[in-house]
Amino acid sequence: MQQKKDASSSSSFARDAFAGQNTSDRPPLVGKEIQRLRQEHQLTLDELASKSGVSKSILSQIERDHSNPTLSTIWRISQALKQPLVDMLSSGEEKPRFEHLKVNQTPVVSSTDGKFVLKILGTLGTVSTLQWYEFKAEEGGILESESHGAGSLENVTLVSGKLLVISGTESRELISGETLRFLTDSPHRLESLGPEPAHGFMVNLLNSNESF
Amino acid sequence: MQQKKDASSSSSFARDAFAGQNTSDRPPLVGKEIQRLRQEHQLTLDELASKSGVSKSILSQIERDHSNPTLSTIWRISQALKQPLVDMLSSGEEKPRFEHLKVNQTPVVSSTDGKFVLKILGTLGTVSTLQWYEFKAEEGGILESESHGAGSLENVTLVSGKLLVISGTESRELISGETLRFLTDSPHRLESLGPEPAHGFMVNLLNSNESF
DNA sequence: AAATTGTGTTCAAAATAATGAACATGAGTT
DNA sequence: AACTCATGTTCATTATTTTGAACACAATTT
Repeated sequence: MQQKKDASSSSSFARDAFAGQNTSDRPPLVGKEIQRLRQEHQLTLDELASKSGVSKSILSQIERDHSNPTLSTIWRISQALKQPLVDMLSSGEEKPRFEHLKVNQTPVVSSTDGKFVLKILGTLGTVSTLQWYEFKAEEGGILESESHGAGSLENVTLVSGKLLVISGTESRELISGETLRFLTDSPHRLESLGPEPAHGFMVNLLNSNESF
Repeated sequence: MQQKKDASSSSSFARDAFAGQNTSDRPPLVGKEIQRLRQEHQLTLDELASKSGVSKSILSQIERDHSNPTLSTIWRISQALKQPLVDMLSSGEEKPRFEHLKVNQTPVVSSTDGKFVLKILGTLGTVSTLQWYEFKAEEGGILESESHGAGSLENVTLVSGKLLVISGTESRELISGETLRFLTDSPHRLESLGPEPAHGFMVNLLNSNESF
């Protein structure tokens, strides 16, 4: 509940609000992009306001980056402009050619007993959800998973070791060099049979509607 | 216009706040996705709060979709989780179906000198094509590729050895355990620097519109 | 069991985004 | 010029997000 004091009151968002921590990068400034799109569609602030259900006053401020819009607000605007929300946000963003993950930046998940280690190598969210992993498991290491939802697929390639895969009521045993693709619409588990550690890769596709 | 009456003040966002106009579609619910990422990184709310600079109370609410986050808030979270903001928002949005090609024969491709061997582990594709590989390359082994088309991505994880990646005019050197994601809209090459053989895993997304 | 620690949720207060009405400006008209 | 009309900006108020502290709960430790 504070000031709105001086004339230039609304101000200071673009300069201050984010100043806090990330000197290097800052959140996308969507103002210019929204304005561009609005003008492209030949809409006035009033018209866009009524189309989007967002008040024209806040539209005016957002376009000038004097306000820090809410997710729902940005989304309503993007709908009115028939622009995928995501495109709107990424408009000004730089697309680095390379994204280099150092060893310690790779998220790792292990089973409670530490015998099954899963490194999350990457994720792609837009199309459907895709994730890929590298795993290492000493003898007896187990990875238990719930269902990933109907139509989800898991693809396991074993580089070395021996691996038992159980999905639903069926199971298969994999040896070095083999690949198994199976549905994960029910709880499933991977178990290293040893004696040498199991090492391999896994690609998961979540919620795809496809079946075999 | 509206009250916030009853005690359970924080409440009601998911049900009411968006109720306004778009019956058909609604803004992306980022809660579950954020929670998933946080847990994947093995962070507690407190830890993510301090990393991101966003208070843990609001994190808790956002994860449960009880709050309608601000652009700057979402952005700070995405930074802390090293997740491209755009991917985070689009996570739940689209669900194009994948066509599944049965490729369980693991075809192998090698460079002419036989020093670079690529095993094709799997393929999925309709709208965009996805392929993943395992590769092994002795010192000096080279894999040359043409452009895969605008928007194509290549993700290389090196398990062992040393690898030089050149795409367009830029290059990076990968050591064991690192992952590199890069655009392949121009010719590119992978080269094993040795002395020990390079061994790794690669996931390619062709012709997607995906950006980082 | 009591105390401690770790983790997520809720509370009251403060900051700020969103609204509708009033205001400012400029381009046409009369 | 004075009058409209169209368009964007600012103002006062209201609605919500955000914060930090307090709380609840479970799991460990003493």
